[in-house]
Amino acid sequence: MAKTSERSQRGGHAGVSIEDVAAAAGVSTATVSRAVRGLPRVSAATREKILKIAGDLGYVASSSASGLATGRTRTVGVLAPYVDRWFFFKAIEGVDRELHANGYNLSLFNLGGQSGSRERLFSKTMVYKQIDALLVLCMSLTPEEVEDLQRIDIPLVVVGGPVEACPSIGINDFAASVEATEHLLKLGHRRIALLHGQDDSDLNFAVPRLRVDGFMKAMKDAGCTLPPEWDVFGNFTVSSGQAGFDELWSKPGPKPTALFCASDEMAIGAMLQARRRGVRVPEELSVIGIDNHEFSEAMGLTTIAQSPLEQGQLGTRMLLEELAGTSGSVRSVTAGHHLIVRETTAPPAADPPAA
Amino acid sequence: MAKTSERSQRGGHAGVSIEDVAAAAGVSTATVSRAVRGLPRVSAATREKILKIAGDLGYVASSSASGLATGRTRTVGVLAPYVDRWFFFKAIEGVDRELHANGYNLSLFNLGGQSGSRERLFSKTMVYKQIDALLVLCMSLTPEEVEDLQRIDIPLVVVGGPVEACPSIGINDFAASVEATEHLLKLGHRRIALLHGQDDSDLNFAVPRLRVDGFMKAMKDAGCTLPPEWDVFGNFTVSSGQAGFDELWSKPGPKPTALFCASDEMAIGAMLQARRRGVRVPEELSVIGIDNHEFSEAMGLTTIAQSPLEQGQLGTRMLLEELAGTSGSVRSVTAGHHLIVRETTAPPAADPPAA
DNA sequence: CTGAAAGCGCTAACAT
DNA sequence: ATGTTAGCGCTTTCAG
Repeated sequence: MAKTSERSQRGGHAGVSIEDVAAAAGVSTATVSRAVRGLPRVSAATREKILKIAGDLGYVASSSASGLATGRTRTVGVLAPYVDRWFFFKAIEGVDRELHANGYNLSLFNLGGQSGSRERLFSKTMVYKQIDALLVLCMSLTPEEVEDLQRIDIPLVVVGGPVEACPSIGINDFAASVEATEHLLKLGHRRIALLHGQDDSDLNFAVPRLRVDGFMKAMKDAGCTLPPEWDVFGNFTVSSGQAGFDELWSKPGPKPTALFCASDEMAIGAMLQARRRGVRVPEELSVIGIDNHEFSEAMGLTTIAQSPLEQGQLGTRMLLEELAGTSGSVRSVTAGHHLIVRETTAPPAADPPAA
Repeated sequence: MAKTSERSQRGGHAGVSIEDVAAAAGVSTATVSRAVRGLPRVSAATREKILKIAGDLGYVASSSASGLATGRTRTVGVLAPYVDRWFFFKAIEGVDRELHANGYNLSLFNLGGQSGSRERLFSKTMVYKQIDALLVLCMSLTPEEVEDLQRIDIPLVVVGGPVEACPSIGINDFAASVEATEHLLKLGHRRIALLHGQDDSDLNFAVPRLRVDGFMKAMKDAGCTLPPEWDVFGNFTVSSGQAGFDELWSKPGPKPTALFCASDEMAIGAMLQARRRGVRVPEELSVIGIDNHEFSEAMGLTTIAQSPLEQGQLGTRMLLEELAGTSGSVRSVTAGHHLIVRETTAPPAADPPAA
């Protein structure tokens, strides 16, 4: 008590504790605790008085103290391989929105595409005993990592693609690719090139593969084949899309009439480069992507839209429900996607040179 | 002790406390604490033994407990008005990198451009007693907010622009705009339009104004004037850049030969729309932006480059030094910027119609 | 409806 | 070099 008032005197209200409030209100700390947390068993009158005093004093409970007492930090971790890529920052926005709306904090762990940083997650201290739940953004987890996570035993969900043995939220990437490819096919294209997404980092993931599989499936069903020279690789970035286009056009032989890109960012890079090289889109080359990136509308890019923001929100909501006690809330769900036809796809030019 | 072993037995190693380690190693908790934190006054032998046992047991200190004991959370807050805009996610990446490299956590507070959310920051609980320092990303703070922050008395720095009474890091936006404008002027342009950045939200900030001021200054010094109809507004988004171009071109009267945009995102929108409307860039219209957004290189956009990532890193480093005890570490510093000439600026077409 | 008291797990003097 | 002993500020039975 002596100590308390001492501190109050010198420190201004920069450290008011529950005891200060209790003393000022002439009640016990237990009552203050109940009052400020809106728990029952406090008379309306006392609660009001306590709340007023707490407000005047600028009291805020110490998260460390209540965390220690309750065993919960009220923060959920978000593990992201990147933070500067569309899917990721959009998802983060969704997660943040849901979290803060519910009085939770968001602790961000960004791997920044660096292999080495990978260890950070499980380097004990980082994730363990610091968060109540973990949301993983579109990256693969090794079996050991999954096992570690399960041992830690906190709710976990991955957003953006499937991970073995983990509940996840994401679109059906295979179906999305099939639809995109079929759009091209229906337009009359037969000579379709593929700008393959492939992760350059160690954060490999199923999504790139699924997108390619869907493309292949649709092609096969339509009786089309993909010449090896029309199968180029990118790493989901704009510049890799540019490089992909150049690679395609620098090869001798006939050119495709359409290009399927495993992501909008690559599609944008490709069409920008096409434009620069004097290849007209869509007259000479139709281009389609997947994602509906922020810039896609402005670019007039035909694509398959998905909403990482909503996926992030949904994943967070499930985590929160689980934490609220509804076990079984976290489960895998398939998010929606839909084709948006814009200006970069059109029927192939009449009578293209034979393949 | 009875309790401890009970828990160890049933819970697996999902809750090993410092006592468990101490017991297993036959030392006191104080020694374990010193050992795991790498503090001196522990013999090499004991330290080694303790570390091994801690590792085997999967011990990780509870952040709440040590937070309570030390008064520090080892977490720094990042307040961002947006997370889905280039400057912001790049800066966040820089902050994250620096923070995690030093064993600190990053707590993200995103206002998501919503006015209402604004209250979140100072709604007590959120920021107070939860973080050791705060890094604000490019948004204004009201005098009351600044005052609140000072009362809380944690290191604070803003990245991305000046804020009254707060140390901040950012480029000299005025000078950057002058340089961009002078680039246009040197090319021979006299008829230059302005795509003004103006915040649509309540998160007003000095940056948009500084960029306009710089433009005006350079124009004035060159003896050029800006006809009111060539002064259009945008809100820093691509679509507002598109709208801005349309507004410019829909007005009767002569057209400008160049367009100064207060940000790359708007510049990109404008040039995309120009292309769509059949106005050739740079032949008929030179376009310049500011930022050097990720897409700018691919778009061939001439711009003034800056590095939010480095600014975020620097700001974080200062905060960390301050926390490490070097008071005075946090101070305002001007970050660098430089002109990058690409393909969207060229001399005006010969003999343009008189204004 | 309210209070007393026992921790939550760790750190930090202060001994030894 | 290591152990003892108080707390850090809050929550939570359990009494009253």
